[in-house]
Amino acid sequence: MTYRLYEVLDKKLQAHPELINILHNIEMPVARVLTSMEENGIELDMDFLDQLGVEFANTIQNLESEIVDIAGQSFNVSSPKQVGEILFDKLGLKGGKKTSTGQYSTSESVLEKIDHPITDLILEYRGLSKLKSTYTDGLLKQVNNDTHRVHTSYHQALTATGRLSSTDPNLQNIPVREDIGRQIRKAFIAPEGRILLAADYSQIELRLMAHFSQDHALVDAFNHGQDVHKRTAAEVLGIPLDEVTSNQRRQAKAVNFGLLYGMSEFGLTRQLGFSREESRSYIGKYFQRYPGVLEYMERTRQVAREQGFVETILGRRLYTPDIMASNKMVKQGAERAAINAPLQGSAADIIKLAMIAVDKILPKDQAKMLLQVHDELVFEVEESIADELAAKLTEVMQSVLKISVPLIVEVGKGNNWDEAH
DNA sequence: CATGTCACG
DNA sequence: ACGTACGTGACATGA
Repeated sequence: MTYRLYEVLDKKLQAHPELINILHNIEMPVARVLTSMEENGIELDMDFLDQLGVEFANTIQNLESEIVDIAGQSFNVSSPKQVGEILFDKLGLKGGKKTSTGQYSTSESVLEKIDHPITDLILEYRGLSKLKSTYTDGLLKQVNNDTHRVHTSYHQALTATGRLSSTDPNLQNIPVREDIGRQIRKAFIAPEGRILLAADYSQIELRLMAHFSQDHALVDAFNHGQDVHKRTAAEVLGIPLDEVTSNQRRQAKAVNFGLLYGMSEFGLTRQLGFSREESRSYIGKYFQRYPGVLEYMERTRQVAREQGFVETILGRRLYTPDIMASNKMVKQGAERAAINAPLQGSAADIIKLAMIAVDKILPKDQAKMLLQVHDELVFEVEESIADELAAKLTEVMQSVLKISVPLIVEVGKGNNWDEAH
């Protein structure tokens, strides 16, 4: 069956040299690298994880009794349906937004807006339950007991953009943003005599936006090693770089992320708590200062309409079937996906090139590639060669493909994954 | 199995 | 008037 597929698919491929290149020079070599990473696995400190789970369990139990006390009746706090009924029917709290199925919404964004002691407790309960069920308990169930290591599966032909995905367990969504969740990362360790190295591409998608759009101000910011979010704030607000406040930088950062996602006024409004008018004005000023970015977005929509697909930097095709949809929302969704896809997909191309190149220079027995998290690679390395290897990795990852702005890699080392950042 | 929620880049 | 930022996976609930 596989051979019969080969005959049909290979004939189709012959018309497209860039796709042959991606198959033979990227996906097939990457497959071998992924196989070793899956076999390698990563060591977990099971005692530490277990202890963390016990602490979470205690807190969860205390939270539950406080919540039930306030509610005046016992109920399952893990049930969104029951939480909705308690909050909006029993306690009569305001804000009873409904989901598409008519149930009360009790999502984080809804509960955050309600000023009542019970919603704070429910959110804390939810957060800890998530950590316990998915990470402390969940990861421990996946450990290979001979090696004390977890072995993920990487899926190479799943996403719409060319990224990998990771399952059983998913090691691409280990907590990092909050202190409490980041404790989980301390359980990812290296054996005695070895350490973990984590190497991250800095702002890779925004750098690709600079490359594709050739926008003068964006390219200039990266070429001068500026803090790009700070520069955005200064440009849009028309103030000097050193007068940008941390809040102005935060807002500009949200706008830059919005760009990568094909930003809508509404999306930005929701993210920043701006009024609709403020968002419109901010976006308007942004595009005055970054006209190349606006042109990129318009050009990408047009390419998607004309060809039915957009491409990454290496020519990987990302199909956009809904780009001509008659339903406006579906069509606009396809446009946003089309704008994002070359950026996310080209970043995926670049890190795959890096994985192939780095794999070739890793000293066998002294270093192993363990994890890929979209813009980050994690290695387990003999302590004695760590610094030397870190420098080599950085150089290889930064030079694997030339674009209009520098590719910057930041590398850290530590006894666990948290310390390595 | 669908839904709601929430973890990541 | 409606409903919207891109790409993923795991878990608990409840039908």
